[in-house]
Amino acid sequence: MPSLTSVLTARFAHALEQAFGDEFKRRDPVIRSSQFADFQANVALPLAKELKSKPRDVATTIVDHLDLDGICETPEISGPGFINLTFTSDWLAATLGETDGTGTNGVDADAATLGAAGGAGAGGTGETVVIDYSAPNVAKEMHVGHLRTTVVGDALARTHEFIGNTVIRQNHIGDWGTPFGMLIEHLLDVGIESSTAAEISDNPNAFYQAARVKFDGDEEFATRSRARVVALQSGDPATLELWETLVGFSRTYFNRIYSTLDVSLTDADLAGESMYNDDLADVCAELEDKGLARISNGALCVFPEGFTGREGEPLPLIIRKSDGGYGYATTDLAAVRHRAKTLAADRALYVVGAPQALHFEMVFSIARAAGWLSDDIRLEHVKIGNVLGSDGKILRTRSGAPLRLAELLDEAIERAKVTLRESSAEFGPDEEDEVAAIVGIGAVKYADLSVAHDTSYTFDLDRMLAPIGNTAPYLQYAGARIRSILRKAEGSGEDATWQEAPIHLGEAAERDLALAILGFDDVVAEVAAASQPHKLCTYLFDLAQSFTTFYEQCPVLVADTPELRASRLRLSQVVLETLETGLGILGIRVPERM
RNA sequence: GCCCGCGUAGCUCAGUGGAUAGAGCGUCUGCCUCCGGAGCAGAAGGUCGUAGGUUCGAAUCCUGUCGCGGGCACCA
Repeated sequence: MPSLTSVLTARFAHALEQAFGDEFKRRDPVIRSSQFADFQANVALPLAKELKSKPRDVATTIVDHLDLDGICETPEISGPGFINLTFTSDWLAATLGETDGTGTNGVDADAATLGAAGGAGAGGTGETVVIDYSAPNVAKEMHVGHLRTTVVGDALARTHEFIGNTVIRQNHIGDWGTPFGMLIEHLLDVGIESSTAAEISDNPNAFYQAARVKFDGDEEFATRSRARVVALQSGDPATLELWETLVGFSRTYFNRIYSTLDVSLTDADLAGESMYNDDLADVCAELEDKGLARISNGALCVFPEGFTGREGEPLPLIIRKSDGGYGYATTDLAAVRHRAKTLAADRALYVVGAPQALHFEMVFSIARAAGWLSDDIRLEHVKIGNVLGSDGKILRTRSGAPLRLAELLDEAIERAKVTLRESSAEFGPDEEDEVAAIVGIGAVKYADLSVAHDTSYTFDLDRMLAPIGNTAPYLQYAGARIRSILRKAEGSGEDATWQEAPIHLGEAAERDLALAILGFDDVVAEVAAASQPHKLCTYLFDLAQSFTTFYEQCPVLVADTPELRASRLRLSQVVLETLETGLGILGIRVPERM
């Protein structure tokens, strides 16, 4: 289905060319949603100044050349020179009728597969998009910060796949560096086969803390640990094997969390810090050769232009420490080079916490100075804001410890189960657990996604799980209710040919609903362009509200005529598909009933 | 100290230089013999932190200022 604004933009391009000449063909017609019409075009106002003419005269000239026959009612010029555009109900109905005519997106289609089926229509740009997200640390617990980068990154990955881009997921896990000396030594101390070691794949915090305590308090242990880091980085086979064991435990842990979260990351997406170990010396050498790096206070540093520190002095990015070791800056430089050159990214998204903004600015700046980036590659730090507790501070447990993600997710599922008890739906034996997981996890993910990614937000399970308001359960409920209607339609024994029937948009609520549905492609394109999944959330919430209004005002199964019943059933079905596809892009499922 | 971000309804948050700044929650008022009331319709609630500037037009862009958060050399 065509996007509404692309239809209008094409017509305006033609009108602008006819009215003012070829150079105005590509002018943005500034089409915005309007409270006075379906859309308004604001292009006449900025154009008037340029043409030294009156805005309303410019608008009139544009309208005179605007051909919207069969698409819109006659455009109206109002205010200082706005062009108000209202689609004809017939065009909306016909356009909507084309969307599911092929029957490929059946009612029972799995939301996860709809992306591939619907992708072609959404105007993919054919780009290769590298997306760095999640990035938990080996032998450490994931926390709510990881939750948010994981959920937002996954939604962006699905969005780009949906519009036909090639997505390369990069899970930049923390699987290298100085902590691994103490972790490996602690692993040897407790025994590789011990239950303490196995606990890393379940609850890594205890293991990590124990190693930390020993490292801080036991000089002999600390010495062994430092030696172990050297052995690891020099590629000692026995040490590497121990390291592999540790990473393996954590991989099990990550995958269990990802599975619970219904996140699309797999082992194939792992691209941790260790992957760049062999590139670090080369990155340093290359930057030195290019005259970008120099020794300062014993460390090899790059001083990118335009960055200053506390006293106004040039700010370094340390790429080789004075002890000869490498930090994460060098790893990130190796990663950006890899993504630009080897992975041939057109666009690379770094879905990482907002506090790292300065770090990535410096890394990107150096990558550009080093000549690793083509002119048109886009590197973007998708800044993730902090998740706060009700006290306005970084979310922690009452005792001050970091919150265990696994426990948090379990609690969300448990509480979803409690609210489902009040549901009128009747579940099979295993179905209730399954639906509780879909609703509980969906609620947590939606809460992460529905606010702008770069602002911090307050974590509140009660609000996310509420069946009303801008929440996943509300949207899922709307979907489940449509499914219920369609099931009844299937089982009623009445004329089942409604799926082929034409759509009529007689009532205002029907027309509003149709317009809402057709706004989908514009929103998805916007989400991909600006990396803003929360706009899809807002859209889906509006869509669900439009549906409930329609449902309240327009009888579906008990409509006055068979034609009306068929039309409204189709409308409902398209809403369900749109809801499912949209939530699917966000990584959220719609249960059969709830 | 310097740099970055944020201050929008009681609360949580949207808002692409465009018309009368929106939504949800909460509060209040209506609506169940009716396809799933986990719903719908409506009301009240705002000097968009503050003072200037830019222009036909500013919550949005610029400058100052106040408040909050974050960052600023060998952790990631």
